[in-house]
Amino acid sequence: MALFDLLGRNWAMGIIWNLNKGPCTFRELQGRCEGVSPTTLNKRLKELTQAFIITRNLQGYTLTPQGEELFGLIEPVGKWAKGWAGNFKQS
Amino acid sequence: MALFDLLGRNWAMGIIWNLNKGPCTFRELQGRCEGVSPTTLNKRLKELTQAFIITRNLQGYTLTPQGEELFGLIEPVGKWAKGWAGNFKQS
DNA sequence: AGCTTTGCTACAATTAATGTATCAACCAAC
DNA sequence: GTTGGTTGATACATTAATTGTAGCAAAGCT
Repeated sequence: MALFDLLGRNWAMGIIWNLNKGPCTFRELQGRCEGVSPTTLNKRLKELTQAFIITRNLQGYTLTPQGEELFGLIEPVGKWAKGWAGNFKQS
Repeated sequence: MALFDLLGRNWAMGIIWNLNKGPCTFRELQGRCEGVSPTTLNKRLKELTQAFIITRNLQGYTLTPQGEELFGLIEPVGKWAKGWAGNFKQS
């Protein structure tokens, strides 16, 4: 349930989602997550780093092996969301 | 990405998780999600209902077929979290 | 009528997120 | 060595979300 708390914070999943496209710098990540404020981004990055889901190396921020595992689980949710978004608009 | 926004709200995934154990009433759901305030619970329930993920019938709140699909995707994340929680404590 | 349970709302207080501006460190070019 | 650019990050005030306590109206039972 602690994971749901961590992921259930603004932008947490968006960051994981965008980081899987490849390692990138703080500012590039800011660009990928359109609309995130540096304050929040920095907070999320610290939290996710402490949780061993992301890490930082010469190429910038990147997913740890654990983070990639987690992405593998989140990915289907993202795919399912596309079909769901269609139904949602019909309301 | 809209789904990540919806699920990325406090307690959204916890509600889905707990509702899968079976339909239940508002107050029972409040008990299952230990620590949620009625204000937030009600807001999440409205949001998730509008998103056709949960619904309400004679037995109380319950997952729609779509909600059950979604739970099927979230479930592995919850299972993975158990192993992850172990690593996390070693820090 | 009295009592309980249910779903839900009011309200004030706390906490989190946003947006803009900016900082210090680094690195290259000149 | 100093100008300029980029980077990761922080300060600060404003706005939005969450919490916690209390309580309401409706329904059902006795």
